[in-house]
Amino acid sequence: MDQPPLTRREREKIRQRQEMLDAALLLFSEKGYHNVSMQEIAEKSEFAIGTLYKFFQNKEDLYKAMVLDQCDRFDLAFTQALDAAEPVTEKLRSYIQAKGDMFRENLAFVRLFLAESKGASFNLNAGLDEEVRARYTLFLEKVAEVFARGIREKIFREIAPPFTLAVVMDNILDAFLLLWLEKPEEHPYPENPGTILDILFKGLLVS
Amino acid sequence: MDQPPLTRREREKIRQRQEMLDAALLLFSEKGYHNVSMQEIAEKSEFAIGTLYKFFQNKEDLYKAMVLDQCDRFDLAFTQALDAAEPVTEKLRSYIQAKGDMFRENLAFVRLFLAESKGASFNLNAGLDEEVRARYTLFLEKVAEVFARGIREKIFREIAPPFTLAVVMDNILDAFLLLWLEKPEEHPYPENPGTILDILFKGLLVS
Amino acid sequence: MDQPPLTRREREKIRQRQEMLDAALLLFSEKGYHNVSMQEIAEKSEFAIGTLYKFFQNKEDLYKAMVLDQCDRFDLAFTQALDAAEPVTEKLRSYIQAKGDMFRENLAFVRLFLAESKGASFNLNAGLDEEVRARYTLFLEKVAEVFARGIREKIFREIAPPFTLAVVMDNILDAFLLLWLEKPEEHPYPENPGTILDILFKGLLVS
Amino acid sequence: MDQPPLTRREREKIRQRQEMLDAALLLFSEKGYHNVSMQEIAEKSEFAIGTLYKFFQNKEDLYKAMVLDQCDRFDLAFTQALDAAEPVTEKLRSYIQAKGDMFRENLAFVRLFLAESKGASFNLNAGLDEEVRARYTLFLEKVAEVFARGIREKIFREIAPPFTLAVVMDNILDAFLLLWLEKPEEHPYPENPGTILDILFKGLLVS
DNA sequence: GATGAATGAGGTTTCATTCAT
DNA sequence: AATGAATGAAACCTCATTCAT
Repeated sequence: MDQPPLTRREREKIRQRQEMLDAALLLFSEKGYHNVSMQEIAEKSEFAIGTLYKFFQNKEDLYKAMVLDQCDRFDLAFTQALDAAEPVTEKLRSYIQAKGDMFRENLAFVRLFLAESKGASFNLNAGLDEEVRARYTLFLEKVAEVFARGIREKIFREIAPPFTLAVVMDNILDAFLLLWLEKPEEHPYPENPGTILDILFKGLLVS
Repeated sequence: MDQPPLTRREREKIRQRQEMLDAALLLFSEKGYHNVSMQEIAEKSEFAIGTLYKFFQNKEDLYKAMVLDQCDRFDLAFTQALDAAEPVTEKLRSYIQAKGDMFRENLAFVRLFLAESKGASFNLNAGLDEEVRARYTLFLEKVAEVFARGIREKIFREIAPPFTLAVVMDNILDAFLLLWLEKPEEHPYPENPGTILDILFKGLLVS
Repeated sequence: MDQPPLTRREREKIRQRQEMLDAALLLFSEKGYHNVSMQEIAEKSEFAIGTLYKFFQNKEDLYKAMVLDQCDRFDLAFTQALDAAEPVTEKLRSYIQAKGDMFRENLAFVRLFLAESKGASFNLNAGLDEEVRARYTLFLEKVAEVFARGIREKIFREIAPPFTLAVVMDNILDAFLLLWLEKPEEHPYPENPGTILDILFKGLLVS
Repeated sequence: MDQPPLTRREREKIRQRQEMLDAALLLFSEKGYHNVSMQEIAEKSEFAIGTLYKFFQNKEDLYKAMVLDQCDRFDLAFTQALDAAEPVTEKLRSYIQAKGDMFRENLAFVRLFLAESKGASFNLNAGLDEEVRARYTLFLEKVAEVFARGIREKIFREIAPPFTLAVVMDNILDAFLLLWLEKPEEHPYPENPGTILDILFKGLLVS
């Protein structure tokens, strides 16, 4: 866990790689995997094509790295949101807020992410979608653990298995976020899902 | 609204068009928009490429027509499910059942549909996704009307606007269907969502 | 063996294919496999690149087809030369003449052929060289059969196995043809190898 | 001709250059000019790419140097074989033996050499093949000198010009070595060419 | 002096679309 | 009206060579 002493060369490499990923993020999010050429990514990131291929084996590899990189960012933000508050009810509120913020700030990528995780991803041969879904499941288990703790601590009633509760809550949030995405004024977030979650929680909360 | 008298020629055309759409459905569902060539569709549908272009302006047009054609099928099936039962509680149960059946029977297309409706569809320039989402919203309004009737008939309490209830229910169903899709034995449908819906309905049902 | 009735379409296809092979022959013979681009072949043959790929799976396939096509031409010419004359001594003289003619008229391809058959061909993964060598061996067996017949007919003495005699004679011819290739006036063909072959034949001829 | 006093630095340079040539030999012999990258040669020789370019102007230059380096080795070995024995008949026997040994021990390079010397070499723009053939001719003249001496010493009869005899003998050897290369057990060397050479020599030897 | 990261021209191949038959 | 051969733009990717460190 002690910091590895990075040479200037290594730090430079990491920075370059990140610049490539950033360019790829913008372009793929905007236009989709098949509508972005390596040429475009090279231009946007201001590297030569050959240099991209020094960092990533091929286009697919670059795409995967970019998606997983973003997943890490989301995972980190959400996990921090869950950890930052107490008690469990506040953890959930904190997560809901964070999810709204990330959606708002990363709209283009969220669309791409949903296509990968909910729909079929035909972008790649090897299953990026599976990797993405696996990570998502892993995260849902963190949320489930919050519900589980709430039940152990007698704050929630056990009306359903914790993982089920996590799936349900998250999908309701997604639904409202999609509505908000299309008509923000008609479907305010997080006010709107609040109503429904209140019902769920009313059922959940002891007394 | 009275049926126009179709000539044999016209009927023949409609049949040919449908054969093209069927071939397109199979191929696009299996491999995705960008991994299917017009050549393949021509072969599978047993028409010449030129003939495809007589019926559809371009590949994009054919894809859109296929997707909307399937949306019609789904819409019809779900609307019939809603209409076929009484009272409102049975209507919902009927819809839930129908949704499960359609998922099971049209797995490949459902994945493609979810990518179009939930995620960003980068397949086409012009917004097929918008059209698909508009239709989906239209359908959700039919479900909302069931909730509205239930409220008017004092069967449901008005714990949230009917449309909100529709959105919530449908997304919960989707969530469970996705779980079922991945591990059918761990996440049986429609047994599993039942639990959650029961809670919602418990809140909903008057006394 | 009855002629298949070729449609106009089919005849046209064969003609086009031959034009492609002819362009490929000129370019590959002049510059070698790796120094010719599909673009060049397309331009020289006056077809679009895509059209080349309708006839040949890839560049390698086109190259192989061209080489084997030429091998067929050479095999035909030499076999006819062997068949056209009698007795066996005249058959050999006829072949020697034909070989000289083919070398003179197909200089560029001969160089390419020798690289494939004598040297290592690194042009292709799969062994074109093996196929070429196998065909060459098959042809040498025809020459060997001439020697064998000469021995059976008591015209030649059996100073060595017929196949060995064929190998030796053909390589001597190649050697003199290569000399002639470089300095035609210093090394006239077929006069020059004549001397040596006379010695061989002197040993061979009975009495 | 007196040895220049080499500094340690100069000796080091020569050693490095040889290591590069050795790596190049292995790779080019195995995969051919166009299928070996400078990157690979750099890795195999354990120098940086830039260092290769300090020693050789470009890839072509490196290839040529390697081929000519090997030619030197072959030339040296064969010349020594010719010099080591007496009288002329033993010189030839010694050469035949040496040629077989070199073939056996340098199989990969021999293939490459034959492609360069017999066939057209399309590897390079400028004529390496010409240089190689010129050297080969020079060597053949050494063999021819053996025949000439044999004639002068009345050991051989002058049935053909000495150079012609050299060409013929060497090509017969090549032919048998190629046969041996493909099916060693069917075509033993040098036993097999012996038969034919005996005939030639029988004509050659005085009484 | 040695290094190897960066470059980008140029290679092969695919496929949506057209149009003469 | 139906066909499918022909097109060629544009995609991905490699690798010889340079030059700042």
